[in-house]
Amino acid sequence: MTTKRPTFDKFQQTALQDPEVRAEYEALSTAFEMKRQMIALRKKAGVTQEQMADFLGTKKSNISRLESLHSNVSPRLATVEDYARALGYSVKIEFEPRVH
Amino acid sequence: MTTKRPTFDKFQQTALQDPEVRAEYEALSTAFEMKRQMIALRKKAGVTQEQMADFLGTKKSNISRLESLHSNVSPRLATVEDYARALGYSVKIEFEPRVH
DNA sequence: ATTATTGTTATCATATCTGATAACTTTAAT
DNA sequence: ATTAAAGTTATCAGATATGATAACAATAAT
Repeated sequence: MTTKRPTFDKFQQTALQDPEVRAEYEALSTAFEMKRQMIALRKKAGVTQEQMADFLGTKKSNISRLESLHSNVSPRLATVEDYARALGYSVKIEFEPRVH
Repeated sequence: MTTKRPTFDKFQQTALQDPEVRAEYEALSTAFEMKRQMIALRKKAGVTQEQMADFLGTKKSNISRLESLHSNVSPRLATVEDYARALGYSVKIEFEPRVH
């Protein structure tokens, strides 16, 4: 015990009781996770955003936006697929039961 | 052997040599598979397109379009997530190496 | 067979994504 | 410290998805 203020974990847990907050959180988390993977795959392949852009026929700024974790942009499925294919991957979408 | 014409499998295999055809095919197949799952989950839950639409604050025609296998519309990730959440699922996106 | 339910398709308006450009920041190399 | 390379952010135009409405088609219920 080092403080009487609520811990972040506690706060988070409480906030997640709110359905709206929770939905937002989940949506962000899947997008976050996806983007993390995308970035990881690109770096693993030793490819820069600009090389990626060239390959996909676009500009590096657009790749940056697509990968941006803070962006509120929800990309089209086709965009994610194009990105993945450029790196030699295909996309699989799975639906898993939510832990209410 | 019942025919001398190329079989569909053969034709398909040949056509898939073409990178453009292949890319299109793969994009369609992941979208197809995703939509198939979505429809299956909705029906499993005993929910109609109209009920789904009501829940998501939209119209049944839009749900039909979203589920349509023939549609060339590539939905936003957020749209798929909203749909999944309405049925109690979350979306997971995976990248798997392509068997070139 | 008729009717009600469910799903489909087309169209238009609106919302949002994507492409391009430019200026900027961060990081890496020398 | 300077420079180059890589990544970021803002903006605007163009492309595409989504919402709403209406008319229709297919299926299920009676």
